Amino acid sequence: MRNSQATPTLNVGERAILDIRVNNSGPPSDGCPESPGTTVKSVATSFYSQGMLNDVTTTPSTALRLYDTATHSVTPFSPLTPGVVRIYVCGATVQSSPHVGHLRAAVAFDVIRRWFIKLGYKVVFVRNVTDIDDKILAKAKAAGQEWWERAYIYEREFTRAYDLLGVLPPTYEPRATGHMPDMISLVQRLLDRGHAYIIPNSDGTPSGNVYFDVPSWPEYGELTHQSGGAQAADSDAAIADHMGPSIDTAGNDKYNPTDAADESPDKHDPRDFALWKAAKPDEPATASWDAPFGKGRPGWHLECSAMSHRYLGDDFDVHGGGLDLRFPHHENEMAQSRAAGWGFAHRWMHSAWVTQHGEKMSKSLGTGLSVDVVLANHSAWVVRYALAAVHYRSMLEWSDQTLTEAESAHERISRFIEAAGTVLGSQPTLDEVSDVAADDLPEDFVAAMNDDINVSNALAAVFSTIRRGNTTISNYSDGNSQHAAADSNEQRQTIASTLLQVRAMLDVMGLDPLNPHWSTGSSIEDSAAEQALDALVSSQLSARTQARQEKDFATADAIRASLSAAGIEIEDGAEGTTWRLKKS
RNA sequence: GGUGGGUUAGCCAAGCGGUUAGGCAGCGGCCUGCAAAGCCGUAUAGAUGAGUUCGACUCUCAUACCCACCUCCA
Repeated sequence: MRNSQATPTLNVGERAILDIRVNNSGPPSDGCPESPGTTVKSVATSFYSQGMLNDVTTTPSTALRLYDTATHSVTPFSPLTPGVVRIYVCGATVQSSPHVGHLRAAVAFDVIRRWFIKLGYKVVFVRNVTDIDDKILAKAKAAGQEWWERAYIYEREFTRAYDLLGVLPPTYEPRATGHMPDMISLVQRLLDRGHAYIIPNSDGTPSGNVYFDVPSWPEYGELTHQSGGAQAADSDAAIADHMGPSIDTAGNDKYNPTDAADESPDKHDPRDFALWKAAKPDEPATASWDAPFGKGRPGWHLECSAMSHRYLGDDFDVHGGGLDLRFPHHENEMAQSRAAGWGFAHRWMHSAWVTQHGEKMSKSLGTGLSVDVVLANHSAWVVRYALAAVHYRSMLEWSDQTLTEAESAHERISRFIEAAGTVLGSQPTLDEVSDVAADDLPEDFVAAMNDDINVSNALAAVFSTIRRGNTTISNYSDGNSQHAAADSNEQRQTIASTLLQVRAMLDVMGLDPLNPHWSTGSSIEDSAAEQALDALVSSQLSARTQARQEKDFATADAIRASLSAAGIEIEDGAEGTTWRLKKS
């Protein structure tokens, strides 16, 4: 597909793969793409809407406040353009399979994005794919692959993993290789402005190596306040020891190439970093692009500056990524974008690690932590819960217990939702769930989310609401026949609004258990099997009910035991006996 | 060496200068024929040492330990 210059317009939530390996030419688009059409949702007048939406005079008690890495403080958020939030999040370098840590970052920013949406913002969410870099080239070469072949393989793995975990597709998902003209023009712009320099060949022609001139940009360091460069660190062996071994030199992931361009003695200042790297004889010719300053390929930091500018403009609201990207990646991005004359990101948000035994996962990365292995043993919902339940700036310790607790949470949450649905005879529709406004959610929940996305407190609000809901259900069931109809209706209404709130809160975290996303794709065969099983179990249960009525508990218990042995557990409730497959 | 983060009960994990976080596990109770689920109750928590204060887990200072970034990293 030959991609034109036109910026595609898509609704938030739709996926735009900017499939462009060809050079697309033309000036960067300015500003934000056209506003998506408002989806007209059916005006719900069901049961679930009554009483919930009747107007609430209370205004949100606190406005959204978010942490900013640059200022180390939580500050009130206000978008540059009213009603719109523009976010750029650094995506994966598609050089190998995703692991749990990658998913954590994706889920963290997905929850943040969903909260913006719930607050009524239109969100333009850009997450790039870095599909050309030193490691991709080196690993592809070692594996006998074309570099783009490798990039596509792993890009698809990442996409699949994101999808499985219910991470909303980005509004735009640009690939680095599709934006060479933007990158080249950015380098040129920096050269023109005196913030970059070209290393010449001995004959005076441009070599293709272009560096950012850090001393020309006095604000350098404003994000992380670090002053050292690669050379500074290298000069002190004790520091290297202190830093410990890199995963790439210790594990099987042994390709950690150092590009000569990064350590070039030609650099004017050790802090200077490559904007453009000259083509090398040992790299594929396909991995370089013509440029006025010499054939080559972009430096890593340059890519994000160019892509964020194309889709989000000179200024945008939030730049996100993993904590490890703060330095040098984000510091350098910020320096070059601002030196180019752009306002760039007005807020920086970074998600913390997944750890094992207290240490950053990548160091101890083993097969057990690959996404495939984790998902083979746990449902996607459970994995997402485990990743989403901890504040995005806190380290998340990944262990069997983490998953076990997530399983328990699933039980508790889904039991309530099922029970409420059973009492009421129906569930809210997905539209009814997503239509619940932030103002109609429990205040505790709203306050927690507004407090820099405090998911721990938000979940506390969810569980408290569930507890109240369970109490109401149990009162309703107990008193079903004795209460006045009006009383009973009021209880049903309470249960309905509680159910709707619980599902809406969970939906903000991407964890509504009834979202069809989580259904395990039941085939016709499956549902036939389900019906057959239900018929068999039901006949057993009616025999047992009969026995219980006759006080023949021995028989009743024997039936329960045999079902249990078959992996079916039963519960005697007010509404009768229900069954479910045991958790294995 | 530079920069930043952390240390909360058996475990995970929050807010808060004095009022129940929440979850998991445990214990007691209610309910149930018995279970299960649910509900109620239940924890001598706040790394250590000083200081500020009527009062500190929460503020200040110091100490110890842990982690991360400064090289590719979510």
